[in-house]
Amino acid sequence: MSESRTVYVLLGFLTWRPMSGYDLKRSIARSVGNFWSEGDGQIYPVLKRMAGKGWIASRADDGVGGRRRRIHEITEAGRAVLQAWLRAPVDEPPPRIELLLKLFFGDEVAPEVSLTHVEAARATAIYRLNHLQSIAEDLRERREDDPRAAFWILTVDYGLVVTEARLRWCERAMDELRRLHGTEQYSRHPVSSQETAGEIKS
Amino acid sequence: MSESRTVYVLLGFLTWRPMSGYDLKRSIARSVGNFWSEGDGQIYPVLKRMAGKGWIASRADDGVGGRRRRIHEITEAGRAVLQAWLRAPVDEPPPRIELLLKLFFGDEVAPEVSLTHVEAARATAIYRLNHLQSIAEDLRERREDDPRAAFWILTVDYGLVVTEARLRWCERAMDELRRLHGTEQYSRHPVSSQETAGEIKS
DNA sequence: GGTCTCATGTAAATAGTTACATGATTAT
DNA sequence: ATAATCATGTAACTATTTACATGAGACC
Repeated sequence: MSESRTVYVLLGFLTWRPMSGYDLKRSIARSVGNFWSEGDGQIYPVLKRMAGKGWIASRADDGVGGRRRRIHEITEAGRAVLQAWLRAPVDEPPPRIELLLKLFFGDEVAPEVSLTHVEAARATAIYRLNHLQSIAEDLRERREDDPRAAFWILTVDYGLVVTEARLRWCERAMDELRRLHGTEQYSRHPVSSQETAGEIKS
Repeated sequence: MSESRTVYVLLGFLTWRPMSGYDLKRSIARSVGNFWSEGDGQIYPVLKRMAGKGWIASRADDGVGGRRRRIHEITEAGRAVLQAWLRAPVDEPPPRIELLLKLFFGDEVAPEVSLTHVEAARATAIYRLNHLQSIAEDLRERREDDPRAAFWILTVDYGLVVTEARLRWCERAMDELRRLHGTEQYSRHPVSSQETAGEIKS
């Protein structure tokens, strides 16, 4: 249970078909990239550990062109490990949202700083929404072919719903920050020196 | 820039007033607990490092009753470090949502398993909403007393907006999973043996 | 007398990130 | 040619979690 979550993503994808480390890397980035990621330097060592435990069988495949690659195949033991994890209650670490932390201490800096952060978050959300929408369309088409698509759509929907919410919050927060900036005449963090000749220093 | 984010939370709270490690621990849990957390074993070593760099001044305070404690005070250098971080663009690591990962591979287990996970997420969201709402009320009352409250409210609003969205998604997802369960006659992962006498094994 | 909160720390292990290092093949 | 993609790995570092360890004072 205390195993790295990396193990389970890898096992999950290996239920689809045997793959190389590189295949896994790409699969992760393409399919679950919106809510999961693995660094390059993580996958290969973990695969080795998994082979050592007998959860996957790895064989060299000096294939057609001569490119050497290792193909990893899930074993029965591996499938059991994956399923045990899938059945276990979700155990998420407490979230860490850096944007909110910076905003929380927003009084320490000029209001423009917070505004800029939220604007950037808004831009990211818009980009993300577009991206997710195109994925959702693709998946809805493949729904009849593949029974797994229903699950995949659920994860994309989550992204859509939450990202929309975040976008709405960004816009409300931007209004609020602009309002704050306007009314705060005795700002501790002035924009220009002219406006704040009589400022109060913290 | 590559400093642990722990440093910045601590510096942030020390701008409020000088505090002990224990005070900081509680402050973090109480005020930013909804979007940030620090483990016990993290705070004291980091405080030591910060003192070494001159970002805080630490003094022993063998106070009234005899309970020994160390009081940490932010220095000018520390304030500069905090402000530089606050001004720097938000740099969030890619998210890792375990719930979605389990759902993504939901086809590997019985539909009830996924349903249970989403139900648990729904319960958490409801609990969280209530909690956030009570915090929001408190803060709105303190809004006029403390100019910082406006920023704090923004962070609570984020929680409210996003948690509401998550809750809506949970309910939609539960409908969908129940629908899936009903229609999937040839389920790979049957519930009871009677219903699935003619099952197809994966 | 017992339990809760205050209070500070260490040790060990794991996880994760970033950068480095290498080299073949394919497409332009 | 040269750039992009395929392909596998190591090294070093940093962060973080979990568990342990201790003890005093306050409250019931």
